[in-house]
Amino acid sequence: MTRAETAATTRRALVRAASELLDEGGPDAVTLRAVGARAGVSRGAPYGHFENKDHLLTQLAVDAWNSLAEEAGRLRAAPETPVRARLEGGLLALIALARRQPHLFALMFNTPANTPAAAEAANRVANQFLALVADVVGEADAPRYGALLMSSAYGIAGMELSGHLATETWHVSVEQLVHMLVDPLRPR
Amino acid sequence: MTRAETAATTRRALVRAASELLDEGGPDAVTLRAVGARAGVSRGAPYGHFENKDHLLTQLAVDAWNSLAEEAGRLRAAPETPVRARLEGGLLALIALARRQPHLFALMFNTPANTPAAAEAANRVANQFLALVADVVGEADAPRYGALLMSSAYGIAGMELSGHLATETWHVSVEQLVHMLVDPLRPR
DNA sequence: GCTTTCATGTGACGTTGTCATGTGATCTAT
DNA sequence: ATAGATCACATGACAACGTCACATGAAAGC
Repeated sequence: MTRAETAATTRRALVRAASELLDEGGPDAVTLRAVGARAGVSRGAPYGHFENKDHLLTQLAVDAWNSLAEEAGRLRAAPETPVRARLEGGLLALIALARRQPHLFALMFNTPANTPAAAEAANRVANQFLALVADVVGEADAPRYGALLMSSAYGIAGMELSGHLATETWHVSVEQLVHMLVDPLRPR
Repeated sequence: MTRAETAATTRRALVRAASELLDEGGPDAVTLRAVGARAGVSRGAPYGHFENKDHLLTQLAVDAWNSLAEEAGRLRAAPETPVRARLEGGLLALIALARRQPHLFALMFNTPANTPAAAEAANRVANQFLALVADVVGEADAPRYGALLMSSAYGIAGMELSGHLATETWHVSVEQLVHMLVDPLRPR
């Protein structure tokens, strides 16, 4: 392997190790020493690839934003599905991500995008959702409703993750809540 | 001062110090050493009053939940205000809290209620919101709409805090989003 | 007045992120 | 091809952190 190849390989191994540790044990489990060990390098190796620990975590968020944008794009290119169902599918994809990788989800949403690449990746998702919404309510109202729907879906997912939806006060399913958001939407 | 009095005083000082440090410098600034120093005691003193650092932070969340519940209760007891405006005021109170004390807000919502007292305090808020919503849509639909509204308001606040609402994709104000949530509600 | 209790202070330990420095392999230029 | 530069990585060190065991001194109870 050439020098650039080995470097790229280690970098990928570091990101993968950090992602696995985050999923398995939450943020506290992602120590640079553990990441290095799982990636087969030492504890100081990440500093050759990332400015610091935060930037390594940011890379996880960037990757997640990008695959979420891809997923939303696939949904939009499903012409046989009604527009409202496609939009609902996009919101449910967000919630599925929160359930599958809760710590990664928190990293994406509860943290400011502290890097240009992160902001760009998050924007890609926003634009895909904007397009999904525009297919339902039209271009003019899409920004307002898009912001409302994405914020609400994020809020529903977050409330479920933190357990605040599971109290006796509200006995509703997350799917029901998402449906309540999308159902009343009509082109005007 | 009797022994119980001094103990209660230091406990209050610890909570106050932790709250101030959280507001001023975020979670990283809340170290037990800094809390102790600001409260006028040593770094080990908190362990006489709280099991853990986490339990000290939980106390901050409990207090915040309780004052939020009080605020919502005051809103509900304002008979001259229309029901929908009262509900909107409740949601805006949540958002105002997020703007005033963002780190405390994150502590309340992005963390599971890891103590019975915390769960109870959060439930008090939920029930107050439930009542505000019931005054608008009726008792039958209140749980569904209450869960939706509180999740959405939390989501809007969180998206604003993390900067994800300030992109070029959606140019909307938070107040506009809250209004879009409350405006279409009607008793059925 | 003597003993118990208890809030608090202090020393210590393991862990963490981070940096300075060392090292050995790869690249480049003659 | 070989000598020097470059670069990925390892290692030692340091300050800060949460946490606990233990010391201490004052209030409580008899």
